[in-house]
Amino acid sequence: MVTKQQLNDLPPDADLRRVDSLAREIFSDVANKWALLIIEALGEGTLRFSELRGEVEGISHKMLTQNLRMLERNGLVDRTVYPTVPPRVEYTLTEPGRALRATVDAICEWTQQYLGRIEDARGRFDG
Amino acid sequence: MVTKQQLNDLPPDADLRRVDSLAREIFSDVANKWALLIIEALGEGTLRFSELRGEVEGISHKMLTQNLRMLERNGLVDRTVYPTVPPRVEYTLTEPGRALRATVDAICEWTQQYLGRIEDARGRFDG
DNA sequence: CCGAATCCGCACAGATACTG
DNA sequence: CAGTATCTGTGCGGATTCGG
Repeated sequence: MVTKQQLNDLPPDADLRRVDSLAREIFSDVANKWALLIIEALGEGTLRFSELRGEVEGISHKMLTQNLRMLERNGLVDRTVYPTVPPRVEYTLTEPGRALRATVDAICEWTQQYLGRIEDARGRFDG
Repeated sequence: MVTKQQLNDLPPDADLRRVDSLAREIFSDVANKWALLIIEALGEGTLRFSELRGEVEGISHKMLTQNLRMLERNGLVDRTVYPTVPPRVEYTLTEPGRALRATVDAICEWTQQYLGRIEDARGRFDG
């Protein structure tokens, strides 16, 4: 998780721990169901809050706003407000966000690919 | 989450919904912090329960067993018990598990790559 | 339409103790 | 050492309300 270059740049102990704990924090933010589903839903496009709510099946108003704030804070989504009435807010992935989306895609493909095997494994385990 | 090819293979309505809900279920199982960290920790090797607990920083006894059961149920980890005394239990990734690990690796690399930009974004957002 | 704030139940997660 | 069980509290997550 740490490159040689960084090892040269950093006074070893304290800062290395800082980087790792920051990485863990980001990982914890990102490795949760709703965040990943939102990122997947945004895809290449731009969606309004209400559209997003329709795309991410089962998400509540609150969870959507919370996760959108979190993603915005980490610079994974851009939030643009059109000060019309009624207001209009659009969300779109930033470049870091799109990069992460590629990995989410991989997880989705993995799910599809192993769907059958997993179902079988469950059957064996449960029975 | 469903490819065009699969759309051709499947009788349309009911079964498609079944597949999707199953996929969502699997996604929810897998897209959580502890599960992904356990998979990452197992890597290519074989670890005992206690070793695993040391590797996955901050996980509790209970969360580790719960997630291991879940991963075993889905066929992502193999669990082998050596009936010695004291007992010895070893965990290792199955092929589906290793395939998933590749995507977890991708997330970790993503984290490292964008660490700085994310930290900056946070600074801007918070300040 | 979007989002902040509040209330509240329930499930998750930690701590502890006990069995094989 | 590994796993289960029970208890407890905290915090997640849903429903609702109000404000911009």
